[in-house]
Amino acid sequence: MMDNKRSWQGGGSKGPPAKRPSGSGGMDDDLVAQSFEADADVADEDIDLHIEEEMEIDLGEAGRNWERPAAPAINPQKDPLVFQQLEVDYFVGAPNRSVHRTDLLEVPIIRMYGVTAAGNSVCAFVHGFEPYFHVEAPSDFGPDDCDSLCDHLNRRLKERNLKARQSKFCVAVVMEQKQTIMHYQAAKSKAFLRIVLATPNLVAQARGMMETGIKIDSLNRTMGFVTYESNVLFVLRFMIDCQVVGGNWVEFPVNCYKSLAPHDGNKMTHCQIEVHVNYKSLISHPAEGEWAKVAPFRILSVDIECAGRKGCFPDAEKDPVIQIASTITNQGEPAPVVKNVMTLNTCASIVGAEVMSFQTEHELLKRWRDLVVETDPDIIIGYNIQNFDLPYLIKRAETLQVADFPFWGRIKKSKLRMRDAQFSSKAYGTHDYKEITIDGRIQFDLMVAIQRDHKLSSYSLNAVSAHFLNEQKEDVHHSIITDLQNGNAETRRRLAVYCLKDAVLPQRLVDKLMYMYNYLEMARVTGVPMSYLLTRGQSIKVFSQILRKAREKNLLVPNIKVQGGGGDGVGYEGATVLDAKQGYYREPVATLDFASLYPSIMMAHNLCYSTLLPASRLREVPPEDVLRSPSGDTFVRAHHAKGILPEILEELLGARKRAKADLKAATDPFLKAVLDGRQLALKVSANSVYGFTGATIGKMPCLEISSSTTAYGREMIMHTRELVQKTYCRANGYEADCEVIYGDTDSVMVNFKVADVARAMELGKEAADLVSKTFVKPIKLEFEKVYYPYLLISKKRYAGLLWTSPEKHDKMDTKGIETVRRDNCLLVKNVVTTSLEKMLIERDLAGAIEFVKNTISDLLMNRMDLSLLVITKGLTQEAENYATNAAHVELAKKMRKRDAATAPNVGDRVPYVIIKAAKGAKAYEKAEDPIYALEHNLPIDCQHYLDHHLSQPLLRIFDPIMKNAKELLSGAHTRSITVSTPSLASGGIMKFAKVRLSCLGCKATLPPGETSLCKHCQTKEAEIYQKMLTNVNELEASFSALWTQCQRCQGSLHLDVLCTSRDCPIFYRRKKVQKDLGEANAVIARFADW
DNA sequence: GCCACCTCCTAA
DNA sequence: TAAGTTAGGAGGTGGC
Ligand SMILES: Nc1ccn([C@H]2C[C@H](O)[C@@H](COP(=O)(O)OP(=O)(O)OP(=O)(O)O)O2)c(=O)n1
Repeated sequence: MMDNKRSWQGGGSKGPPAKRPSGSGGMDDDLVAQSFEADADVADEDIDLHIEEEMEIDLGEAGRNWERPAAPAINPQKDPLVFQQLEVDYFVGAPNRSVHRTDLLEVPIIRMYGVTAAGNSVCAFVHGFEPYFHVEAPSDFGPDDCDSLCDHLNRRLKERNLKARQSKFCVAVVMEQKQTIMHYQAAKSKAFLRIVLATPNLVAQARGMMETGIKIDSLNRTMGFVTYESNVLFVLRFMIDCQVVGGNWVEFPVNCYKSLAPHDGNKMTHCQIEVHVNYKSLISHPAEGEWAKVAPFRILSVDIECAGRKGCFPDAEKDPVIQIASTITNQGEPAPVVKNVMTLNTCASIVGAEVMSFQTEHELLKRWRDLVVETDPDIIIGYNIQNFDLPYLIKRAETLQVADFPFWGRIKKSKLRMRDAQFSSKAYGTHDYKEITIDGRIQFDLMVAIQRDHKLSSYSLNAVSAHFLNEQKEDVHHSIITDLQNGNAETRRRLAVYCLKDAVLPQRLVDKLMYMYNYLEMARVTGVPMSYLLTRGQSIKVFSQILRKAREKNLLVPNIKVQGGGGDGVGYEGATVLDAKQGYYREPVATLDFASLYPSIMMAHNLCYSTLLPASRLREVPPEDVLRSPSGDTFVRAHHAKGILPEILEELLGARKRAKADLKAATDPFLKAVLDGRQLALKVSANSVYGFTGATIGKMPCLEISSSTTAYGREMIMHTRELVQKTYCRANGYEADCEVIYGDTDSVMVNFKVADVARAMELGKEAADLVSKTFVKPIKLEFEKVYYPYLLISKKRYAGLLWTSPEKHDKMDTKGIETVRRDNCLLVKNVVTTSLEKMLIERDLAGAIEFVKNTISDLLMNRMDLSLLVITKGLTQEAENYATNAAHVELAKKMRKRDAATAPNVGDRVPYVIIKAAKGAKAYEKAEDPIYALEHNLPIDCQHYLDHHLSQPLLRIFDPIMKNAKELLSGAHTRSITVSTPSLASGGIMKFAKVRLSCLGCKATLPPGETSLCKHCQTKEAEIYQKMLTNVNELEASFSALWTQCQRCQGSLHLDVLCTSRDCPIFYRRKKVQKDLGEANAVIARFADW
């Protein structure tokens, strides 16, 4: 290893002062106090980093500060062990008989990984917890029959597991008094059998036997059973039974656990503290009060660079990994404690970072493995690490046969495991991913988190950083990376700076978006481990809560089969959307909205699995204790038996209420957005409780609950409309007969026909209270806001100025229209936004019309940036599986033929532009990759953009406001299709010079021999030449300005710009100007020839 | 040119 | 338990 000498001076000249966005005030300090500027030439780093450097040099040893704070000696006889657990797994092994008495040869052993308040890592081996499930006991089943069933199961299981080294498979069958969660049950409890197995894998086997039918010898008959909770993952089972929720604090009391000394040869993990404990000794602290705190866990952020062969995207079987950047940050601290980059081949030093250089990838990989083990992170973050960085490292090490590389989990000698997986859900879409197991360390891929939490049209790190951090990051094309690697220590240093930046950015996103805090809260509220929140869907969260609540109430959750034979059977009716009285409303329109409608319906009417009363059993309950929902299903009322779904909802809405309170207290706009995201996530979790009951391909569908919920909702919106319209009318002394002009699911838009906002608010509040009184608690109709003016286009599409106070409007709010959609191009988005702003805010219709006409003219004259014309659409399934031809799909297939490694995959968004093609060509034949179109000078089909993307949206917003909106699209501005000259664009510079020689002054075709001006224009030669020169000068100036802007972005003013970001408008503009400049220079050259 | 159907994305 | 729900507008394709 060649450890670099560190130098104080940076790599070169000093760049411009780092540009930070202004305006967010103290926000940055609070949330992103750490702010490493990975600008190549920023030499004025924080002073403490210099000191750190100095100390390192004194010691001459990198990696010196990698370790966690030293762990105190653990004395189980004197001290309890308290830590925040973050991850739980289990393995099957020989029992530890000092904490678990058993005759079994192999048992499951739970491992809880976590961090103490002092920041020491812990792995606790929790022993003695046994897998089990239940079945209902037959009525004539007695305690004596338990052994008989147990023996029978044991024999059957033994036959199926002949190779297993095990003394007993079914450990016990125990009679217990429990009740099912399904349907209202008058009896408090009845007999169930708990079937306890030796290991978790036997649960599914035994379940199968019980379901398909098993002979109960002592009763002398064969019976099939419905099983209960036989489908609960072992880890979740353990957490539920021990009341451990994701990320909470646990405690092992004095004398209840055994500790291994740090250097004990029997230690099985790399954690600082390793203990063994019986699960019965575990104390779990609910995450409230002092236990709401967060331990200083360690976060490793990682990014790698690879050198692809010429023109190819890197392939781990062929191309080397050349750099790995890592930062280590302790949660709660403002700056990383380690910033390290490991490079293949030499690399000049970087101020504020450790640089380690290696001669071989082999050494590089192994040293990085050591870094992980030595820094011992609890959480590994990065951008797209799950699909790129981590798999690449693992595959690369395999290719190079670095056999001891894949061992950076916390369990010694335990190899990383990786397999292909797919996640598919309607809300989150379908994604392929690599499931990687790194024992004891959570992976938190920021890309996955941001894709789930934010709807963006591009999820490149570049686009995401720009969006959330107000900071561009260059997109260095993979071929350039190879060039930099093949240069010298300085070019590799430049690469290392990018690499470091890509490791720093995810950490900054985590900080700024408060990901650790928000995800911990979600894990604690829903009870699942934090890692589930990114790898699993909503179902597991709801299921976890149901299981917990059920356990509290001694209820069991049945494992029911998919009903309706295949799943895609009949659905159920959802919400009512009131017909939209479309138009442009020049008076205030009040919006009334039920708070958390479906959850509140379920709470108010006690809708639950455990309160559902089948029609056949109606007479078991006094009629006054039964409620019939509008869909005809019956439920017992709360005073008779309280359901558990309502209780779960109470907790979720409680958490949401707290989040909303925080939101209300916040002033910083960015912080507000983050807190809004937090309360939104909790709202979706609450709504998913309803969704869970309606998920026919799911764990526990119960359409009686979901369809009752929507049926109540439908009744409520109709009732609300009636009551409001009946009350607020002239006949009752109000100014006018009000009108509900629209409403969707839980809202009504009321036109009170009053002139001022304040009066509309007054009436809105009054109406909301009036309506609320007619409903059962906690159902509440709220006055939310006023729209004034209000443009109602159709169902689910409207725009308006939003007022929450009568003094001034808050903002323009648009729903469903192009401004908030990701499947149209920026041009349309911008034109529609600006037009609406002019119409609604400035009330300047003429200005809006003028603007639209100019835009259309610009479009047709080919004056649009390509970046404005890029459309993106998601690839929602495998490209082959589409039934029809679609532009983005065909392009994805085409791109895969060009270069499979960089082509879009399922779940990705595909950006494309529409290019000119033969008349009558289908849109899917005209779609092209924007970068490809740019590089090959393919002409844009401007007319197509006007006809298919711009005109309809514009007509829709202008039609209600003006007469003859169609004329917008047919004026003189639409005839200026002059200079667009696709032949020029498609031919490129060379063709221009050769083929189409026309007079540079008047465009007349030149006679052979002439190269620049026709006879007539030659008289004005000087003037024309001057014009050409001016043109060139202007282009040069704008090119230079754009270039500088890109240099700023990449953080150095003296280096070449390497960025080719598909997401950056500056990039497209720079390319366009570059092309124009080339053409203009070619023109000048013709003068020279002449 | 009409229309059924697929696809995407959004509102709730 | 692998996977929250339905309603609805709009564009495009392809059969007729
Ligand atoms: N992701 C969503 C959003 C909404 N809904 C259903 C359930 C909601 O109760 C109802 C109304 O949706 P809103 O968006 O108005 O949200 P809420 O009424 O739940 O919350 P808020 O208090 O913000 O109005 O639509 C849903 O099932 N899933």
